[in-house]
Amino acid sequence: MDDEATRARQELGLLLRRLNVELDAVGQRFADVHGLNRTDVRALVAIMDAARRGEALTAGRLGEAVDLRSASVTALVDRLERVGHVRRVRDPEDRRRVGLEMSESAMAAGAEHFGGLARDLVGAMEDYSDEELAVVHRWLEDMTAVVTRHARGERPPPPTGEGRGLEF
Amino acid sequence: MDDEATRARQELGLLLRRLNVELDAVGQRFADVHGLNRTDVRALVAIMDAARRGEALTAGRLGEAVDLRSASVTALVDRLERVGHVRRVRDPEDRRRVGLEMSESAMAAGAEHFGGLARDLVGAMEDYSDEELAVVHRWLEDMTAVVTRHARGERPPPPTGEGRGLEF
DNA sequence: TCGATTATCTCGATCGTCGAGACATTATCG
DNA sequence: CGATAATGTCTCGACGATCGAGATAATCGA
Repeated sequence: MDDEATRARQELGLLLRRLNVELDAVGQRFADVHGLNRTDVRALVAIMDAARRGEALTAGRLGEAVDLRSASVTALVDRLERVGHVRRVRDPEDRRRVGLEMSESAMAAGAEHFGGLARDLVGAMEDYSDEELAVVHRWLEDMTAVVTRHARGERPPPPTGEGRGLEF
Repeated sequence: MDDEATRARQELGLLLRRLNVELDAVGQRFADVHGLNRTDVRALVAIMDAARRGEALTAGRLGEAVDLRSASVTALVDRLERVGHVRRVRDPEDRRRVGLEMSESAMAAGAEHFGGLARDLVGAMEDYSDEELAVVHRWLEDMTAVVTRHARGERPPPPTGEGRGLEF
């Protein structure tokens, strides 16, 4: 691979980094608008994602999702409950557990903010062909695989080519 | 656009979100490994980016880059200087200003961590054709434009089609 | 030269996070 | 069935990152 080809690929990496920064800024903006901090936003997103899958998060599982200790989760849920974004619901089956339910207003605010972004992203993909989207899809999965390994600290990655055979 | 086509585009949005999470995790890992917090990492990245462009950041510009008040920047630079990652260098031209220079060890650590990721990303793009990479490039720029508008709170986006003409 | 401006730092207060441990509930086992 | 362990959450005290207000020092403009 010559220098020019490498440079083009490096530029995609830089573009990806820039996109990452802007995506983080979207979350930051939601936090600013609603008087929350980044952890609170991450927690609300986690609760909303769980709700979308039909399961109600417990305090403990939320702590795993956002990587906080139980003391911090208690403070976190206190904050969110104080402003009316979530409710604590003791589980009748196991009364040690505390389920978390998002309020309708918080649900609506999240859908408005992040749903609006999703809608606009889909809109911006309108003119892409199926083939083009398939390329992007494959690229995103490949990049995610690499990034995930780095995030887990698992260097080095497998030496490319997942069984395309025919080599030597 | 039928439902299936929309669904495929929504899935790309989800993939992008997942990739964003993993990219953040890479930064978090660097922070963990080196005993830093996320702000410190963002600051080091900002200083390194500036250095790559040949300019030395001042304390004030670093504060703009990572969105911190001057009091926090002082504490931030204190932390980084204490562990030997940056040096304060008073500007001889304007002796109010404090330039920031990264130490060689910090430079090397950053290059090792993030440079390694960049290298692996480029490696994972090896088998993509120029045409495929061009599609990805265009897609990344389009998505960045949408996300950036949301991050700035500038809804709604321009109604698609940048002068493809022929419509009415 | 002298006031206005700029760049950074100091100080005190606030808030998010944590470790240790308390408390209540449920599971396990003799 | 009763004692003990395991589990899930919460309370408390401490620490550290951030901030606003204001101090300090250097530069610029008239």
